[in-house]
Amino acid sequence: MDLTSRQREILDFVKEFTLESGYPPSVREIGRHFHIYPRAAFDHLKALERKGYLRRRQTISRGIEILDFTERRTGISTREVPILGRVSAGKPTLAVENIEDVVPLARDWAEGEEVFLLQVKGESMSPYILPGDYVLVRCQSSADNGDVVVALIDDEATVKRFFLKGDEVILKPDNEAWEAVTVREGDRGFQILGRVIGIFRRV
Amino acid sequence: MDLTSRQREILDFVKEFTLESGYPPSVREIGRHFHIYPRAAFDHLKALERKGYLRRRQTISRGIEILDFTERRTGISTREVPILGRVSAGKPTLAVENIEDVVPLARDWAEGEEVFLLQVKGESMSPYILPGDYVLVRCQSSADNGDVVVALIDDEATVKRFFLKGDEVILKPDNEAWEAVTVREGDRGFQILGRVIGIFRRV
DNA sequence: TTGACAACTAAACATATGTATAGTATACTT
DNA sequence: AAGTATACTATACATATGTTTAGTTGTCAA
Repeated sequence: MDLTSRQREILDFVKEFTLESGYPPSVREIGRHFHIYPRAAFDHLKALERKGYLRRRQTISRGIEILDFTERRTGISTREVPILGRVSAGKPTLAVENIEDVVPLARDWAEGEEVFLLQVKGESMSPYILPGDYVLVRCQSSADNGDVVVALIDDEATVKRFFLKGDEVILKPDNEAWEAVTVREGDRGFQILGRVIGIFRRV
Repeated sequence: MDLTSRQREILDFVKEFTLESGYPPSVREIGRHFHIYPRAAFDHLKALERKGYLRRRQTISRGIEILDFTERRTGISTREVPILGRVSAGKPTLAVENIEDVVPLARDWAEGEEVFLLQVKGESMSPYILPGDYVLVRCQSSADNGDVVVALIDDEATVKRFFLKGDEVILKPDNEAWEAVTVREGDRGFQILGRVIGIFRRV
């Protein structure tokens, strides 16, 4: 069952209102918006319910449940992700304890036990990651071949692509002008901080 | 300002109720759940508002907007940014009917009157933008030379780099294997929807 | 032509709901 | 000892709100 253009308008308004206010509109608020009587708005809601686009709770004020992206709202869908500092791919410096800022990110875009953001400096991962990009890192101490990881070598953090050959770990930059670094698993001073699970570029 | 255990209970109930019903609870519904009088529930809501956990709209039934964690602690508020499936022409305001999902983003990462997210298909902007990347678009009808824009050509949305020479608009892909498109400002069927202000890549 | 549906006006009804008034009791701070 | 915050009871009030009754107009298919 398809919607009429008017019903579409009403449904869109209900969605928009709910998204912005945190609660659904009343019958009269819908009416006021479209310059129609409460009864007309009421009829539209009943039509939208009959056609399966929303559920109504009778006699309950604002008792409208939109059957699509209702789950979103209520503000529990974000988590606070710290921006830890600047990583330079060539000449790295990083104070892990230093939280520069905190940014709210959608939970399903930042999954994992512990995650953080780093702003990348240097061209070593160009053009996949550009200087100034923020990489979202999920903390983990191992990685699969080809993963982009944040590794710590003698207190210096680098973003490189991870390859394991035998007991040798090769940290390879995407940019061919840069040199790969080879270390051994268990080398002291070497540690994988996490895997890059996202790249955010502000233009 | 911390919450008391009772206030925590009330807040949790409000969140849970809103999530399940699609609309916030009334004062009396809160009272009924905890076996307390409406006035007691009302006082709890006022306390929760005073401590910054929610916003109330006075005299409006169920006028509760839950504020998220980040908004309280850091003052950074989020906004719900829609992910558009298909981008349609015409309207200055984006059609809600094309919203596939909604994602909360930090306000200062998504500045602008109206913004939306679009998942990019195709290699035309590689390697700057890869297939599957989400571009964050600020709605505007003009652009500066070199800006990456989302343009609509005959009902089809494309992401290209914008150049204006005389009265000719050149939409140039970064990928040299793709061809540039040349149109005239004011050509019907051609419209700039907005400028790309961010790129989000989930790995 | 009839009947069903859409989209509305106009007024009225019943109650759901936010809020005020007026208290009580306990805990903690100054 | 006085003051403030928490957490309530009990009743009452004004209105916001869902809903009903009763109608009109226009469209479209049988």
